[in-house]
Amino acid sequence: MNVINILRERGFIENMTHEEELHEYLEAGSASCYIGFDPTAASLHVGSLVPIMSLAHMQRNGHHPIALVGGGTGLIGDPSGKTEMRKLITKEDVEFNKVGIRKQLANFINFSDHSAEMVDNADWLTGLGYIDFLRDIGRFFSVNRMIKAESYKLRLESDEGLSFIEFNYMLLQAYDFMKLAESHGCRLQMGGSDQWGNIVAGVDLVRRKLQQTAFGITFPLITTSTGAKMGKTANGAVWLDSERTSPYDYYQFWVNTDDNDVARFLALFTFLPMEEIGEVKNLEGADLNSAKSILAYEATKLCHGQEESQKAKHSASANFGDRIIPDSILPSSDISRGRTRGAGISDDTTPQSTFEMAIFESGIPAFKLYHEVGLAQSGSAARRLIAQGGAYLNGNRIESIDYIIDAGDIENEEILLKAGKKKIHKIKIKM
RNA sequence: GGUGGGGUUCCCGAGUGGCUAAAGGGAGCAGACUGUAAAUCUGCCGGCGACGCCUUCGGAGGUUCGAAUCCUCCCCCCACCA
Repeated sequence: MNVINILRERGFIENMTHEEELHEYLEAGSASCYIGFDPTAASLHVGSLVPIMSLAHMQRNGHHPIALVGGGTGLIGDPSGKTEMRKLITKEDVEFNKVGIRKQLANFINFSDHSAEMVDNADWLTGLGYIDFLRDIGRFFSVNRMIKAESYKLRLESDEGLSFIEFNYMLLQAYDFMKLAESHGCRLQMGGSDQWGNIVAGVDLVRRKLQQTAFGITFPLITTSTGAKMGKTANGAVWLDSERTSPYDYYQFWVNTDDNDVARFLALFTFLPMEEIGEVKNLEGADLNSAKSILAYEATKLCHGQEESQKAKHSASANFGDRIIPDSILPSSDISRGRTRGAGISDDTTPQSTFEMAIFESGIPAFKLYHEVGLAQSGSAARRLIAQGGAYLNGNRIESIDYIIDAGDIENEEILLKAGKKKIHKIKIKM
């Protein structure tokens, strides 16, 4: 099956240029395609997962993905679809961030054997001469058309306005595409739906400058069924870097997927076969939760590896109840379906910390401990939590704001703290 | 450069001398109901070992018993004009 059909079937495609010819381009053998990633942070987050997965699909289907890190364009800041101007970041930041991004992409895409590669547009952008660029590239762009572009609309209409540096972003991205078409024979660019304007600008430039047909695909903006942008939680973005979002939390993020999103997310964020995913739509209740476990397991496996994913699953079972996952649900997944009772202590990745025994010999107010382990943002928040009945000590609700936790609360050299039903922290006692 | 309008707690947005830790909405948190879901209802939603105290309304000063609210200077934003 043509990759396009696979991507379409899985919900990756929002829009594309010249569909017929694009099919031909991808059927003629190994084709190159590229996606740009902004080095504005040292880590990607789940919002970038759709582009990443699409590249992975490309590679799995014999094509050659190119991940372009915007070391040059990152210095400008893409205004597309944004209501506010980005903070400009320094060259040093960009360099630092590039390293982190490369590492994460390598979890999803195999960069060995030249079957995929990563490029940095700083290599060709930072040395550009202004006058030359205007003469060679600028003349192909009509300001009349640019200001009509949807991607600039928000900013053109807003109070904030659009600075000249940002207005140029489109030209630079188009130039990237042209460069890659020239040097790598890459004639397909993909990106989020907010990239449509930039992509089309590149397609046009390639045609005018190189007299070649180039193609573009955009992905839909993934929102949850409640309408929120996917991947945003109370604590901010869900990162792909295990230092920022632990595999445990990453797993928890996925397992908490809305009922209505499970099948859609399985298609987008796992490689499980579509025939099996189709069945998920008919599940409900406990079975649907099993499907969520599988979604979480598979997504965590892709990002953090099988071992970490298994640990996260075991920890979830320990904290939220063990469950047998029927063989009939998504049978292609290699998730362990039986009870995980025997899971060793080393498998436990529940957020935890170690405290000296001495602290509990003298006793510590519960609200203080909650704050200290990070289950509450402040002492006040911790008091509120307790007052509202959301604090649990070893499974029992703490009834008094003044409760003092002492040695008597230690069970098996541990103290289990919960904030609400979902946030858990385990305290190990150092004897 | 001129004229006018603004900068309020995570966001939007009221408030124009004491009743204001500051309306309302959103986001978020907790409880109930559940399936670690959604929806709904209820409560909370600056900090502090806390019936009291401390810090907050662009920044710095000042008037006043008392200021987010009045005055002065400065910074930033927007609209129209040039």
